[in-house]
Amino acid sequence: MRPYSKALERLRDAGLRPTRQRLALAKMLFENGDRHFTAEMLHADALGASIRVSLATVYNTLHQFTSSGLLREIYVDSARSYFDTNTSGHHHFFFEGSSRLEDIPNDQITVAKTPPAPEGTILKSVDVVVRLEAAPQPFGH
Amino acid sequence: MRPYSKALERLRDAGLRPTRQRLALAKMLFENGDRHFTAEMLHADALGASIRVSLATVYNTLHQFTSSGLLREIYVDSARSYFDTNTSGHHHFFFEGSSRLEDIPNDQITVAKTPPAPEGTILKSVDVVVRLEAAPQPFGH
DNA sequence: TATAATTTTAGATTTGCTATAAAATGAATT
DNA sequence: AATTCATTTTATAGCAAATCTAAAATTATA
Repeated sequence: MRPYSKALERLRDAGLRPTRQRLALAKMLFENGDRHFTAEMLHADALGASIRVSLATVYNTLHQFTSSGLLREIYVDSARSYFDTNTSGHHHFFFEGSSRLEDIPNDQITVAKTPPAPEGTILKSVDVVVRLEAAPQPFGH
Repeated sequence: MRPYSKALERLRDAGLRPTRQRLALAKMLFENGDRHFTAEMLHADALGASIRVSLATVYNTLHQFTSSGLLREIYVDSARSYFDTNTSGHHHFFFEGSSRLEDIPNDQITVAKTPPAPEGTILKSVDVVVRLEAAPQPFGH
């Protein structure tokens, strides 16, 4: 990562043409630590950073990144797709009130036994979601 | 469960008026073993069984049943809500090809350590989804 | 630079679901 | 059984996330 950025490398490795839009999105996603986000969030962030890209392209790119293994999709809300830049095996808290996702530190959860994939299938992932809601507020004084 | 059906009892216990539609849906759901289904599936099944009920009522009823604890929602697809008549703590296989859900037998999975709910939240559920895809077919002869 | 393949895009379309408000039903009272 | 009133159902309109389309722009290659 000197003349060629990390983002560019990732695109090349994934066999994706480094177009202006893909490069800009890859930089936003992979050069700033782990992120959980939706397509609309990423699109808004891109526009905010003066990256002119259409929503359709954001969707296309997210799907391409996901099937290339650069992103991972997380299923916590039946009305919206969430993505995660951290593709290694880990799990999530989901705060229902704010619809926010957060990684669960690896030492705080253990899936001790994983079931074998049924006949004719292969195991794709084992995803744990710990759903949280706001604790009831104590009465004020 | 003699003069009063199991379905009727459930509605009464949940504080829901036993209307014609709710009773019919409750019977379909709770008198035939565990089921995983979407709103559209249940609606189609109802019509198929000559139960005249609108899709809006199916949605209303599913939400009422879910918040009364008669049903549980499962998050496996970011475009569709799935429900489960089994509300006890258990986990799921999700067959991506066919979008089908199946219970994981309790002795085949163990979540050994559960993370504590972060400050200000309470734990609502710990859901494990094992995602499966079709195994690659061996070449024919 | 010319050519061809790929990508981006605006806008239309689809889909799952929710909102609305009028009609129907159910429960309580007489 | 008829009256009243709250609840429920319904058809239809509306909404938002995501996808489709096909024309224009970009990128790779010759």
